[in-house]
Amino acid sequence: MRRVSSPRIPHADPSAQRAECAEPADRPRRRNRTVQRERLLEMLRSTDTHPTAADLFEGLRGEFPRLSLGTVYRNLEVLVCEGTVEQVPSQSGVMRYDGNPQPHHHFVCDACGDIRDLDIQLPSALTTRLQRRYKLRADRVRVDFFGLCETCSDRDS
Amino acid sequence: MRRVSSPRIPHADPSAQRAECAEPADRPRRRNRTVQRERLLEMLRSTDTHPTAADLFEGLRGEFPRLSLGTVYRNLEVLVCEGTVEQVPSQSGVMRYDGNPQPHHHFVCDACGDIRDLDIQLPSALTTRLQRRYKLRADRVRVDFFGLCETCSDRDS
DNA sequence: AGCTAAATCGAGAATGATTCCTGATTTAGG
DNA sequence: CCTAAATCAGGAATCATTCTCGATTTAGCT
Repeated sequence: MRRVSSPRIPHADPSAQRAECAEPADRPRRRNRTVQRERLLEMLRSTDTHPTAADLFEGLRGEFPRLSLGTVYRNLEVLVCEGTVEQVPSQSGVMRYDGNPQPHHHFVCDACGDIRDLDIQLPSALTTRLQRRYKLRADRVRVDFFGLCETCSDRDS
Repeated sequence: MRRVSSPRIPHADPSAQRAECAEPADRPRRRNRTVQRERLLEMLRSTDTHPTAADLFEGLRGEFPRLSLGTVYRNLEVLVCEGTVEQVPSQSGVMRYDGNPQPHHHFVCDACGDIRDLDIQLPSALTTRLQRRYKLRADRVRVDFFGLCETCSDRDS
């Protein structure tokens, strides 16, 4: 059976690629489309809980009974290199992954460790000041607030 | 020989203790003063490179030839629990440690991974807004700027 | 100064997250 | 269809971190 050719849907602007993922400019690496990677990205985009690789593995096992944890890590790396997905190092040391393409910041609960998305704008004056005072050109900012989330705060008091 | 009693120099305000380090309020844990821990803290305070446990281990081997890596981790945990030292999860996943007691923020170089201290004030309006919009009470904020440090920026261009 | 209990140590084993290796399978592109 | 490159699953290897245990050191007492 002949498969109708569907257009290549790039995951993200390749200019967003991270430095350590650089590939030779003359012969760019060819990427095969795989169901595993597509579903992984969908799963990441459909949540805001910043899952770990193990979480994603668990979530996909039903769909792919033979899925391997290595496959999850390998594909996460691809998505991170593309700039489609962001790595969020957590206080516990376990890496978390963020499929929210919008620039945004986080609130981290000290008690339960949950990471919650915020959309608070950082005054652009901050980066200007940074550039003037330190001669540092920052192209991204990450803000993490720490404290107790509503649930944990209620439980404690 | 009689040792002149020297006053207990607490490393930090115990109220800064982290939740997961809680000890029974009725019988607080006794702490022995050890040279290893004192030197570890000194080393952390004398640098702003945010060393890893392995870095600190290497730095102290000359002084304590029998030092064990486990001892470094154990003491880092004590200092973190006291609130004297802060854990800084890094993009690579390896934990880094910060002995700077002042609240401050960081610039992380994408190329070399170095973490540099900044003293930029975050407008307090941000936390107020956070509280109003999300009902979240944040008691700490961490801001990380990402980009190329001066050295790496010069090398690339 | 000596005594005891608790704290800490060093060495190494155990754990847990992540990466790497290998041979089999799948995809893209003629 | 054919081929080369990419990706897969499974499992071994690596690396950071934690745990265990017997030996040593400290604090606080007498």
